[in-house]
Amino acid sequence: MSYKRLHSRLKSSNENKLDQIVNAFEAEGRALQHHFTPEIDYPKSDYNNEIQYISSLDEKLGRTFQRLNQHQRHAVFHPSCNTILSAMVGSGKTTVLIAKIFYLHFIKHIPFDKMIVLTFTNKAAREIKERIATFLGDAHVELKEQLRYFGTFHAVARQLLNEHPDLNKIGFKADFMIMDEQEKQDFLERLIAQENLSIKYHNQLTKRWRKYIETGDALMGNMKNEDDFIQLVQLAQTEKRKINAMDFDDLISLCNEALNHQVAISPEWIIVDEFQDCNEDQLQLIEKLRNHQSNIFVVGDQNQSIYGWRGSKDHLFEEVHSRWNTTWMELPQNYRSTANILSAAESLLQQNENVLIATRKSGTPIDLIRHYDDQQEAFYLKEQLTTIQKENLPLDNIAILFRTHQQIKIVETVLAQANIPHQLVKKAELHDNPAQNFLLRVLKVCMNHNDSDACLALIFDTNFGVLKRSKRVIQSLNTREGNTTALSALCEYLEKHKSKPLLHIKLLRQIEKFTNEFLHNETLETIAFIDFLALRDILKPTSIHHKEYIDAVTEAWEQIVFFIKAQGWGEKSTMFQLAIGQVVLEGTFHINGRIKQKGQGVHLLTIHASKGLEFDKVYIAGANTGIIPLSQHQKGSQNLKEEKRLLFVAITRGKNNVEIGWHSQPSTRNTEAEPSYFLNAIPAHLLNRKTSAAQNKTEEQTEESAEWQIDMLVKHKKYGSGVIISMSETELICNFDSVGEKPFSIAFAKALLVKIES
DNA sequence: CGTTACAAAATTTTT
DNA sequence: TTTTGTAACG
Repeated sequence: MSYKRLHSRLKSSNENKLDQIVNAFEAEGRALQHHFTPEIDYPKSDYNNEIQYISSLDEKLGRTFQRLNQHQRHAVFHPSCNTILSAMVGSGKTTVLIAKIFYLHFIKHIPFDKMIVLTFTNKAAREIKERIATFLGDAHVELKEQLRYFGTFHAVARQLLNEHPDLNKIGFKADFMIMDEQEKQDFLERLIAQENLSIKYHNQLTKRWRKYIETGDALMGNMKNEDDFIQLVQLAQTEKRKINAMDFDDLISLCNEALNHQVAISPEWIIVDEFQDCNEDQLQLIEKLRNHQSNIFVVGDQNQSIYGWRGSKDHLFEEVHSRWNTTWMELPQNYRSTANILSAAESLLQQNENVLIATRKSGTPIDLIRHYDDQQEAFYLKEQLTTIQKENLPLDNIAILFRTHQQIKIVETVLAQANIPHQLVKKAELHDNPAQNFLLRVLKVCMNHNDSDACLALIFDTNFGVLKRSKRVIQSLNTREGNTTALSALCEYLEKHKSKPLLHIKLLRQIEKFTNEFLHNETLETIAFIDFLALRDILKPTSIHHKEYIDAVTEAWEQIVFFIKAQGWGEKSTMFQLAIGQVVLEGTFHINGRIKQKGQGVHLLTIHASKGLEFDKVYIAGANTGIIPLSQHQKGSQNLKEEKRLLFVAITRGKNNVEIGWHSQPSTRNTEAEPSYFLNAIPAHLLNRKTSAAQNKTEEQTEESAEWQIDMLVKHKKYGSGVIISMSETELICNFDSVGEKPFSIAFAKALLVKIES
């Protein structure tokens, strides 16, 4: 569709039609909006002289720069004070970021603690720090301290707050605690119970909170009258200061506030990874940290911006480019994928002409495979993987990508039945480990006897608690006298209301003595730790899981001790507090730069989780219109663009081979029986359309067909009851009371239909 | 307290 | 498009 034709259609159409036209335009892979194109600063030199000079100083260092291509060298050596590096997918963005840090430190002699390096994930932060540590070898005990401004936005914000000379100005004390999402929810629930507030949309408090902060609107959903929400917000602000705890968002916003009072450090360089994911607060943090002598180096890829729903800022690059007067550089060269995969992916982009430069040969086209439904697709995948397995080829380099978690289940089940090794790629959550989750609360109370929420969490814990969550307990803590701690108030409550001496009273009494009597011991030995807190009795000694619980607690405590000892500076209790904070920030007790052990088998993961990863072979499952993009955002092109980038990210994970599957009879509602219309933007010669080969009957399936007969009454999960009206070799047709006639492949009918005895 | 009407959310997930 | 949850009404 040409702009002219679009223009004339726009003129003659009313408002309602606009969305359709936008969609049609999207389908052709072009953008309605003008896309921002800055003036790109191209490399004018191959920087061989610089590299020769560096090699003469240090051969090992020289080699790290030698490997870089011209664009990458340009980004590293260019003297610009403010740089935006727009790094295309697979162009070695992390390599350049690390090379830049090396260059600044070893050649330009910038001390590490004069650099602030910000990432979004712990994984990225860890990778950068580990690369530096590896390069320097063993000789640097003080490296950890020097790298204290290398980390996630949240970790660095916490560091800055910890170092701030006067946190009283924002109402906190230096040893503040961090609340994770669960703790924040508990905290708010406590306030609601304590003050007898009436709050609608209880389970969406975080969402309401964000909305209120952003728009000032305290209403939600169908609410016509205000509830006590505003009161809760105000109450929470004071209570957080009273208990000296911040949630994740507070770390950044309060750090910004604290920096208004006094800039704690003056960085010479601020370096940001995945810059496209910055939200308003994070951008503000960068701006607050900047002073007249700070240089900026931000790296990102707007084409991989898939976290808009988490609040990344619109037009970020454009805004920052003019505000900071940056030099704009690009890394166009992709080393990952075959040329065919790249051109196909590129045709999904807004500006799709030669943005990506392929390094590798053309390779095979992308296969677009039609399946009957998700069941058949799962069987197809099973067959394909079995073949690969029989040939003794590795399965670890293969990934199956999904838009939603829901989609994963069926493939997982089928692979499990067929004994094909597979692994779910998902972050391990602390609350999946009940013993460690409980231990975290214990340690929090050890540190802060007034942490009412951690105290209550201990006795309300579903696995190891004693009481059911009730207003009475919560309010009894609140009405305690001024000089009584929450911990001892809780002890008194338990002693008064429970006749038998309880394990939990013992635990609470030991917690009271923990810092003074245990933490200052020389050894911090694990067995002594478990015994001191009498944890053996709490962790269900008669349960079959008891050993598992003890092992989890042992592992957790060893990590804490290792962290405290590795720091090598500061007070033991300060280090203890830092360690607990780190556990909350990383969502795990593995806080000492864990070496990620590789799992076995095919990776099953969402497209979001696949960002930053690469695989030899990538299969994108169930890529129907209605899944990519999800049906619920058919209107509003901003969301659609992000969904399209999601498909771009998915395709560009593949190194050698990409397959996309879709369903001709999708079983999920709101899913159209068409492959994602985004794929229309891919030229025909790059897309090889096929029909699933998983229809060939096995003996097993022939047996199954004997189970079905004409006139048999059956029941379907969604369509309800119906009757089989016709049958062929491969297909049976069933007439349902609710929706009429539906065809089913005999091979999969067993999974979908249940016989009804008449 | 049950019914009706209606509006908005649903999906992705790091710290 | 379906599901969910609130407001309003009797």
